[in-house]
Amino acid sequence: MTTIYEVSKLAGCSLSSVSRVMNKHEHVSEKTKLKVMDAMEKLNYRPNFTARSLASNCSNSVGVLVSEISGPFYSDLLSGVENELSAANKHAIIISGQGNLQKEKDAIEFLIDRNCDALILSVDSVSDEYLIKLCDGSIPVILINRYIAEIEQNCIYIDNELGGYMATKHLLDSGHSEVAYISGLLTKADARDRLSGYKKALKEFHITFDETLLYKADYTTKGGREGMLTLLENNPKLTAVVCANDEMASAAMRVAREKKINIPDDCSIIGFDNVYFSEYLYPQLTTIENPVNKMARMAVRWVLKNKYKQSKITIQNLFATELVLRESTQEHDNT
Amino acid sequence: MTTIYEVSKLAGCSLSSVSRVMNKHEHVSEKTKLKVMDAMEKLNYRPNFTARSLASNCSNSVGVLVSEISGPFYSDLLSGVENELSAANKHAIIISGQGNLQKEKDAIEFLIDRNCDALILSVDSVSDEYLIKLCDGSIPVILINRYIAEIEQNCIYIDNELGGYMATKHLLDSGHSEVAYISGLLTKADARDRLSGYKKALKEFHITFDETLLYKADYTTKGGREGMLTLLENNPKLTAVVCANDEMASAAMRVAREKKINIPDDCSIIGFDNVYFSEYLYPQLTTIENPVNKMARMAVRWVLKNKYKQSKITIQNLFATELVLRESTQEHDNT
DNA sequence: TTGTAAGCGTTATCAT
DNA sequence: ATGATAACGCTTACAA
Repeated sequence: MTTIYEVSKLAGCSLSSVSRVMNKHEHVSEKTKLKVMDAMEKLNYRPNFTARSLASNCSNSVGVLVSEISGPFYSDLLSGVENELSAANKHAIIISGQGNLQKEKDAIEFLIDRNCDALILSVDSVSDEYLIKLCDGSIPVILINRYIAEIEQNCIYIDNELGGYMATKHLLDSGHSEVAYISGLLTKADARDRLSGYKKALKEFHITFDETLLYKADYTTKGGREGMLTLLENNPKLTAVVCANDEMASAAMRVAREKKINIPDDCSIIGFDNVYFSEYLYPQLTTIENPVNKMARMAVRWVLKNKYKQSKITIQNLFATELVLRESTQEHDNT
Repeated sequence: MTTIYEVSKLAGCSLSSVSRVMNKHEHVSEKTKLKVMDAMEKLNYRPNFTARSLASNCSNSVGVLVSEISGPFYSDLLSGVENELSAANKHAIIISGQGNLQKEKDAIEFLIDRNCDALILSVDSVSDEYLIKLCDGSIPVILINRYIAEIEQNCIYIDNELGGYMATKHLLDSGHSEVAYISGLLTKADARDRLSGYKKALKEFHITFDETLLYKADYTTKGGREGMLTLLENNPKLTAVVCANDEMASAAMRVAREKKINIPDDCSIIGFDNVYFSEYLYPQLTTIENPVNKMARMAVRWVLKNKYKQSKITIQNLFATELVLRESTQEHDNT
């Protein structure tokens, strides 16, 4: 491995000069700059990343923690982060918390120990208090897909309540009077918010919330299947159901099919997230757009602005949800 | 930040002793060990990762390069790598090549510069020669999903030809006599191999290869759609098509539906990869299992064995494909 | 078993 | 503009 020392010898100057041209310092004469660059070229010099981090206390890499790596949602998030980061010549240290509180904490510690310049987190096991304290520390932290009032500026999020509201209202607007709901795990804030959006829409239409039309599932296809099965049992002539995410919606569609219930003719189903495979389904899933990829990119921009001092960047914390109208929902004829 | 120096002062010993207990060296008395651990605890000492890497020339992290991060295939791969690695207390530096030759090369250089202990690559832009040379270097390299004879031991792969053969044979065995094929980009080795498996099966059944039954697509849904459209145009009474991956199969299914062709009654479709959403489709997709997640874990085990000297590990380079029988294929009645 | 001291390859602070 | 030289926080001979 060739070092800065050898470069300096070949270029006939000091270590400092070499370091200066590497770091594009001003106040270095054109002549030495050329000599140094020439020497670097000749020696095929590659700066030692680790040594630089140690000496400068800057790693040019940001730690990214997600609850899990697989699945359409997080993979969309990760690819947004990685792409945007590498476009800025920064790099991602990606790690997953595996949905486990202790692992998430460990992961955060690890990323800090690792001298990450900033942290991008999309987690839900860890508490608000923990995160508030973390944001108070010396390392910049940005949260994706989570809203905590006390650290609003560190959050990139969507209005989940609004999303739940939009989904439900779409069905209500289409003439459905009984709209069922399959929820995510209510320990998760987004699941609670989406549900409360559902309730809000009902209220707006003067419909009283009916407990038997709610199934509390867990965002998985298994949960979605059980949810649809249960709802159908309690309510055989169900005409509309909103699912708190697309996975559950896909499972609900399958159950309907098994029971010879035609979608959307007999029953409308709407999902949430608009993950890429929602288009692959049959019928294509009507759903609520959750712009994870955009949020991920914005998180990177936040880091660029707040840590790497690229000042002209403007940050958008709240992202809009919107209705993606496809084939799985339909007007309901009340006659 | 508290350093090893402060720990040594509080513990009343030298730097080396502290370092020794950190690294679980033998030959350190129980007494000093306790004193040191106690001091670490009291000071809430956290080792500086960067300094350790610099001094020991070992980063405890492995570089992972994939063509892209999103998509079911790579996300399954990444999650396998990350999980297995973190179970071994090693960490992943994940980076994507974005399907671009130069970026892939840059990414590899970056990972090396970054002092990664080993490299796990799943790439296809870069040439065999480049990879052979890379494996000849000082950093251990393991390839997932690629077979290069000269460096067989550095490859974890499936027999794509066998997979293509199995898919085709399944359809042929079911009585279909005309089996169409929608291929991936033939610049990619796996696409070529899968196609040659198709041809092999045809030959075995004494069917001559018919160019009009082959559509050369690119593994995307868009390509799959065009492929199915074209094949159907040339061959309206098509009864069976094998798609070189599940994305294209899902697109082909959609085209069939649009044309009122019932699957599997009128036409059987089989995919390849068995990505998780193939179960969500309707009908559920019959496909060929491609055990990416397992291969990813094996790649990590290879690294553990070859770099971190965990000797008892045994490596499996070739993984089996198998037929996953679901709902999208059916016997064909030739009467 | 323990301590001393020389690295690891940079950056950064001073002089000059 | 340039060059010594001291950090950066740790590992590792080598010596004791």
